[in-house]
Amino acid sequence: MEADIFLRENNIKVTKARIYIYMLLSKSPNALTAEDIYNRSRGENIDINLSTVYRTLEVFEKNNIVEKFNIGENSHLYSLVKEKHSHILKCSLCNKEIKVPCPMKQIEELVKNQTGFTLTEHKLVLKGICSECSEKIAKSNKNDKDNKNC
Amino acid sequence: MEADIFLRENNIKVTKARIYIYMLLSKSPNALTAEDIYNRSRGENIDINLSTVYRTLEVFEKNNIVEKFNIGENSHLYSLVKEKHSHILKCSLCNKEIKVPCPMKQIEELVKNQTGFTLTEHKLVLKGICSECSEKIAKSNKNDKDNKNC
DNA sequence: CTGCGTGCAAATGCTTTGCATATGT
DNA sequence: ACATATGCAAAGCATTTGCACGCAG
Repeated sequence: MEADIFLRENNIKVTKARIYIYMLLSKSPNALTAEDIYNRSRGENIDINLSTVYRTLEVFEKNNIVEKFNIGENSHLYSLVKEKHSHILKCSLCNKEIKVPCPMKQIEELVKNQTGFTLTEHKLVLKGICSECSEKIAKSNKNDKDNKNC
Repeated sequence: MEADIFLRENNIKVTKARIYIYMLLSKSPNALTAEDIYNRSRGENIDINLSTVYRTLEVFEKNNIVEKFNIGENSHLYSLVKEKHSHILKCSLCNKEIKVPCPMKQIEELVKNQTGFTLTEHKLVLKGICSECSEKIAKSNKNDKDNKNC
């Protein structure tokens, strides 16, 4: 029942919709769709309008309370933000390094949806070619343009 | 210019829309949206209706010629299928193993969109807990239900 | 009491579908 | 000739928005 305190700490006005949605997400082991949240609210005596659900999730997202994943076609899942981390991407050609926010959250949800597996750890090593190097290659490739489907 | 042969080989009726879309995808270094394809077709003298684009992509997808990724909000990208591989998911508890189709394609597109990096290689190690084990845990956790936010 | 949150209904954006016509084999 | 592909316009679905009202601070 400390949802209101949590909201207040985040300078978010406390309303029944926000309390309910925050509580629901914190209790739920899975990420939920907006529709899920809407339906569950109707199940209990708290009727929250679908647009309110979206607006609340948007507020939470902007306050880094909730994160949103795209799953399959046009469905999105929402869950409370867990720890965040990044990965280093190192260009194989020029060795430049850049950071990307870990894309695995997306994968975790995807895999969970497909297989029921709850991913707890991952190790991700990415190698690639940065945009500048790609362009250089593209130019020098204008000569030997017979590497289709290689 | 061998698009028609390719289509015929796949038992797909050859039409200008299909040839055009197949060629466009095979020439494009990036995955494209349906809209992209539509717009480019208008640029040249080949007018292809947007619904035809979608229908064609659907046919290609069903024939494993094209794959579809979800990127960001409600946008999807399409590209020719490249090699496919899987990863092993091993449950940390019961050691059961299952295969998942490599989810990195999705990531590759995402990263490319965000950073311009073209990923060429990845190493992905996943650890997790399978659904059965999750359930067992859930049950035995009913006792010590004070691990919120841990 | 004042502004922000909410419900409602209408609008949006991407995608899909029904139907009549055009095209490939 | 016949089945399938296409264009067009209308429907669908998840999400967003405008507006009037209601509630939190």
